[in-house]
Amino acid sequence: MSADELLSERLAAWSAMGLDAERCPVRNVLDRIGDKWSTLILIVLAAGPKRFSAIGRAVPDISKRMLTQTLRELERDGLLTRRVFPTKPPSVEYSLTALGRSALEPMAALVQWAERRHPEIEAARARFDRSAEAA
Amino acid sequence: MSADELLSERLAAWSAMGLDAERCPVRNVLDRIGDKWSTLILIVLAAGPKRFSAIGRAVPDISKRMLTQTLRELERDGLLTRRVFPTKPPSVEYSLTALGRSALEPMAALVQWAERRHPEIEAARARFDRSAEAA
DNA sequence: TAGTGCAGTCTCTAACTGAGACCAATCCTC
DNA sequence: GAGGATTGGTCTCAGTTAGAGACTGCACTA
Repeated sequence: MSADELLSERLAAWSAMGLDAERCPVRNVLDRIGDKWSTLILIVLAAGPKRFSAIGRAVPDISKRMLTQTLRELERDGLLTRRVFPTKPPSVEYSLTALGRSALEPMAALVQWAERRHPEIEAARARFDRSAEAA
Repeated sequence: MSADELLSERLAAWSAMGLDAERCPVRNVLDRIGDKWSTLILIVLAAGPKRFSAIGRAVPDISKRMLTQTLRELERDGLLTRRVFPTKPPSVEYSLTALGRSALEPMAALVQWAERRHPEIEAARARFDRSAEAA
């Protein structure tokens, strides 16, 4: 059996045991780190601890509202820690936990895939749009 | 330099060159396959080609609307193909392309991470909620 | 004859997201 | 000492998006 078949089999097993939310760890975790901003924030924090507004600047088009919300959820999931320094103006530092760092590896694999396959995907999109336009 | 530092550096490089949408392949691709349903559909199709409603049954709580939409976008990105058999009632088969199959590997890594770390994440959530409740 | 499955589309409503105002306190500039 | 900026948020309001469910047309089945 090829590595490919093995992979398919494992994925099939996961899908067979039910992908319904709650019960399934795959869903449960992917819904979280698979959203629009979480991955980006984790990547930004890979370089080291950063303060609230530094993260905001690093992820250009995130709103304060979404930044706060996403950071809270990542903190809740134990992927990062929040440390408040009682200075004035306040200073809050976010840094990855060991768990958060452990997420970087698979995420980097995905990002690498994205980078490598980006041209193919762009080409496919162009093809698709051209033939849709023709119709 | 450790593998960890190397990783951080690479991720930092990506974030440094600007994560703003459009330009950045990371954003561009991650926004796509990182949404709620795409990953799940790809996983379901890993086992082999499936018809529209078979996919719907495999991903329990997806609506027809979202299923159609997500399949269209995955087709547009060249990750899967759609083949219509002109029978009555109509039969439509979706199957992964080579590009789609190539995405399974990094995704499987992420899914494995999710599976392995799920207990830790659950524990972190419980801790967080308990201390939030106390306050 | 009513019901079921097929692959969708359409509409309406509920949920979520994003933009931007606002907060108190402190520092810097003029 | 007035005005502006920075700090890490919260709040509200509009706009976008997702989900639930009805509807389609045709064939098969009970």
